[in-house]
Formats: sequence, C-alpha cells, structure tokens
Amino acid sequence: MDGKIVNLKTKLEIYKAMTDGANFADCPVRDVIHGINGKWSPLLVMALAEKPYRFGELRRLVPDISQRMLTQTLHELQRDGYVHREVFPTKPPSVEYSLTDLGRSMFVPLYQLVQWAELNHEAVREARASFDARI
Amino acid sequence: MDGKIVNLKTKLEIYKAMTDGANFADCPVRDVIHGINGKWSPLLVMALAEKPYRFGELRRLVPDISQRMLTQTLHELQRDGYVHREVFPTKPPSVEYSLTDLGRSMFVPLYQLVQWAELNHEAVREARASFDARI
DNA sequence: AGTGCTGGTCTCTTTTCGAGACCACCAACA
DNA sequence: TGTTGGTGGTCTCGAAAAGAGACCAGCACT
Repeated sequence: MDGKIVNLKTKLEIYKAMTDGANFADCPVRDVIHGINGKWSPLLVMALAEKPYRFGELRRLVPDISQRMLTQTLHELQRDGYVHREVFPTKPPSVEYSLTDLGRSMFVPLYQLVQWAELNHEAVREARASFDARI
Repeated sequence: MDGKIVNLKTKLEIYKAMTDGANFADCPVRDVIHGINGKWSPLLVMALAEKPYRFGELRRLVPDISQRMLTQTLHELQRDGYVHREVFPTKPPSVEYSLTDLGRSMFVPLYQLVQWAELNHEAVREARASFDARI
C-alpha cells in the first residue's frame, strides 16, 4: 500500500508537471484517460470485448445512444487504437468493429472498474440518498 | 478468461435491460461509472488518495481547473460518498476534503486504469499519429 | 414504383464547461 | 482606519459538447 502511494506521488507530478504547459494533451495520463472516459466509450468497449459487432448491431444493443454519438465514439476509439474497423464488400456494405490487442489490454483494468461499480452501486446509491436527505 | 466473458454478458444485459426504461440513472453500472467518469473526478480522487487536501491546496495543485469545476466536482464526489468534507472553525474557516472508505475502495480499480494509461500512453499516441497520417 | 436495410452525415436545440468577476468574512498591517 | 491578503465559495456569460431527428446514396426484394 505504501508503495502505491509513493508511485502515486510520481503520477501526481506527471499530472502537475504538465499543467503549466497550458496544453491539456501535454499530460499523457490525462490524455489517455480522457479518451477512455467519454460518456459512451466504456460501454462500447465492454460490448466489443464480448465479440465484434456491426454498426447497426451496436445501435440496437445500446438503444439510447444517438447515431451521431455512436459514429463519433467509435471513430475516437479507432483513432486511439482500441478498435479496429473493417468494411466488408457485401451488397449493402457492412462494417464490423472489433477490439485490437491494445483495446483488449485496456479492457482488463476497465473491467475491474466496471466490476467495482456493479458490486458497489448500492453503497453509492445510499450515499446519494442520505446526502440528498440532509438538504 | 471465459468466465470473464460470461460475466460480461451479464453486465451487458444490465446495461441493456435498463435502457428501455428511458432513464439513464436506471442502469446502476452506468450511473456509477458516470459519477467516476467526469473530466476532473479521476484526477481529484488520485490527489485525495495521497492525503487529505484543503480547497485552496487542490486549486493550487491542479492549476488548470476552474474554481467552479473544482467546487462542483468535489460536491459530486461527496454526494456519491467518495469524499468527506469537513469544515474546521478556524478564523477564516478552512475546509478539508478526504477520501472515505468507499472512495479508497474505488481508488483501487481506478488506480489500475491510471497505471495502464501511464504504461501505454506511448502506444496510444502512436496509434493516433498513424491514424491521422492515413488521412 | 415503393419499401426496407446498410452506415452514415447535417442541422438544430439543449446541456455542460471554462474564464473570470464578484462576495462575505476576518487578520494583519500601515 | 482604511487597505490588503487569504479563506471558500457563488454568479454570469460565451464557448464547446451532446442529443434528437431529418436526410442521404446504394442496392435488394416485392
């Protein structure tokens, strides 16, 4: 545990050292986290970790994402190297999205976080309820 | 690995089953992830995992956050039960923020993800560069 | 000809974010 | 007795991002 805290101080300095560079992208950790961090990115990575999906399948799998955000999020995930996009020359051309090796590697810690969320959502919900009740 | 995928399918159904409820907050996993997922939340949790900080200290530690977003993010983290806010009756009243047990528990998987980001930011940067070059 | 499926793009509105001014309180200083 | 500085915020306003939904070309089937 102590070792983690020492390492953390290093990370804090990474965070901090880059902030006076005035450019958000100058801090690699924040930059990468930001790419994973989007509203829909974790959900899509979770889906694609199961198996490759086509565009329309993803749209049906996640009905409350707008087509615009689906396109955009997949594009960002592809740009960051997490997702591979392949077009098949079928009669209506179909497009398949799948995780790359990098994406599968990133999925491991992401999955830990999602697992934590599933195990602890009750506690979070209670915390929110009692916080809101105090007001 | 196979076990993970089976569990994942369960999670996908959690994601999916709640979407036709039309309410974003109906899916507990997405709801919790959304709370962790903010632009500044991971950074502040990382900072507070090291040691408690006062408001002004955090502001100086993270110079490129606006005071408004610092207030707001800390408030959300407090509401979700990750952060404890304590006011000390000094002459100018000082406010200290610290992680709760829930926050420290959440920090564990979050730290894994940040660690991954630090180890792989080079790969992500290269992926971006080659993607942008292809256009 | 009309309908439907493919994977998108474009536009418009609403929500969120960021920068910075402002505020009350008190302490030390001149 | 102003005056400055530090405390932890709030308020307002313009910019950026997200969401809803119309639209599109291309082809197959009927």
